[in-house]
Amino acid sequence: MRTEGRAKRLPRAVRERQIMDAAVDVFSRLGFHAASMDEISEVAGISKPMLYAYLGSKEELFATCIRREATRMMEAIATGVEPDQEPDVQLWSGLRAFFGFVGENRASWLVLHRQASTQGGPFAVELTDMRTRAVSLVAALLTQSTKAPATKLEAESLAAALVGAGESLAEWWLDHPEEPAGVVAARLMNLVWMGFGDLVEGNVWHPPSRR
Amino acid sequence: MRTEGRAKRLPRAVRERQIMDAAVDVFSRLGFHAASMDEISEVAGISKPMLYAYLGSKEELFATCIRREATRMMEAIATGVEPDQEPDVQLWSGLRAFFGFVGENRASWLVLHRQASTQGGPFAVELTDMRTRAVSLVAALLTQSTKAPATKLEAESLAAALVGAGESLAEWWLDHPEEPAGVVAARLMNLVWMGFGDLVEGNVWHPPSRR
DNA sequence: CCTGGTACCTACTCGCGAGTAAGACTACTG
DNA sequence: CAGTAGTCTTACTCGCGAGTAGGTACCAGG
Repeated sequence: MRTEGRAKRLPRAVRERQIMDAAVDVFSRLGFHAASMDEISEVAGISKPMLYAYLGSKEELFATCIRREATRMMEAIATGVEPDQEPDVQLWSGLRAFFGFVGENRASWLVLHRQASTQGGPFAVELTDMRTRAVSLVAALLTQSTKAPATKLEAESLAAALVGAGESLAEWWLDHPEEPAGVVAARLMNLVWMGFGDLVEGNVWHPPSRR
Repeated sequence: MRTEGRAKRLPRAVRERQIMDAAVDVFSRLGFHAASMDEISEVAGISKPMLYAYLGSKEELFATCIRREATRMMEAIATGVEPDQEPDVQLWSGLRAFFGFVGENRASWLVLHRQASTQGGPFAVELTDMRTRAVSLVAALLTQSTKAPATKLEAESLAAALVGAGESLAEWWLDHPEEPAGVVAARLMNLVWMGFGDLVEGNVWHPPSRR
């Protein structure tokens, strides 16, 4: 891009969106350090000083990307989950929403998961924040549905494991895109709800329509 | 370090180990890009040209670190697992070995998990390799123990999810070091073997000594 | 048609870090 | 006490990329 001379004059808000999109794309491909402001400006179709005028430094830009994508994702999940249902159904709808989002927003997911988690800068804040929200959401679901009262640490660590399993399975999915999102989600649902112990016996979990 | 003038004369093999240790330390703290050869040489107590003389370029050094740490970890797990036992016991011993290793080798773990997975260079090879070995180990355990024959993709994705859950729980553990390794391992064992469905009912998995 | 304001540019500075040239110190070997 | 092989150093080069100075085109409203 950026081969022609001057770019069309556009209102600031529109340019900012374009820049953010370009930044997410480049960051997802190269990671924070390897991505250069020059390349981002090129992909965005404008010159470097515009980046600095609108979005500030490289760090600010990256943090803004993370914030935007994290918000989009959490909203997608929040919209998808059905809060008045049984715990297993809640979990199921949450998983479906999560894998749905990842499937349609690979770049967002890569920025959030791979890139942001590595850098120790001001980004960790944004990222940890979102992850914490996700984990405590699951932890709450767990605590609320369990009969034997579990300690806070226990619920939290299990939630962390579940979230991690989801992240990792999403990662695996990127290498096997032929599988539909629903199938992947269902597999994770079976793993965490039934456990291997049941699965090796042939007992599987079914969505509510089959009950 | 490196405040005094000349370093003591040492045989190459010893220096190489020192350098590798320093490199793992620095890489684990800063990540590949942010780590500088200057800092590594300083921590190692030696000057920069020695690095290049012994370990080659920065990329080679990093790849060598990954190879070494990955091997150490896989060996630790292989040593810990008990191959002639029931599937659940095998899994249990593997988990214990894994968390044991991570607990005693935080830096190794950070390099392997956080840093290596992000860089797309020649490292991905080493890393993916180890991860693949781990995943297919678990997948084999699964396939071998299941009665209803599962597809290869199914077993592999479940294994990926389990490995991911382990990785993520290890990450969580770094922020909650007060918990002993065994407890964390047992929690993951319960999650993946029993599933939430059983756990919320109060059914837990016990190690074989209790049976 | 001027006057300001906003979008946009070319063309720099400047520091940091990878990698190297060229040689100095030590120790063993005959 | 040479000679030589291996260890170790200081002091560079050089490119890349973050960030900026100092403009130019374009569009209002007067």
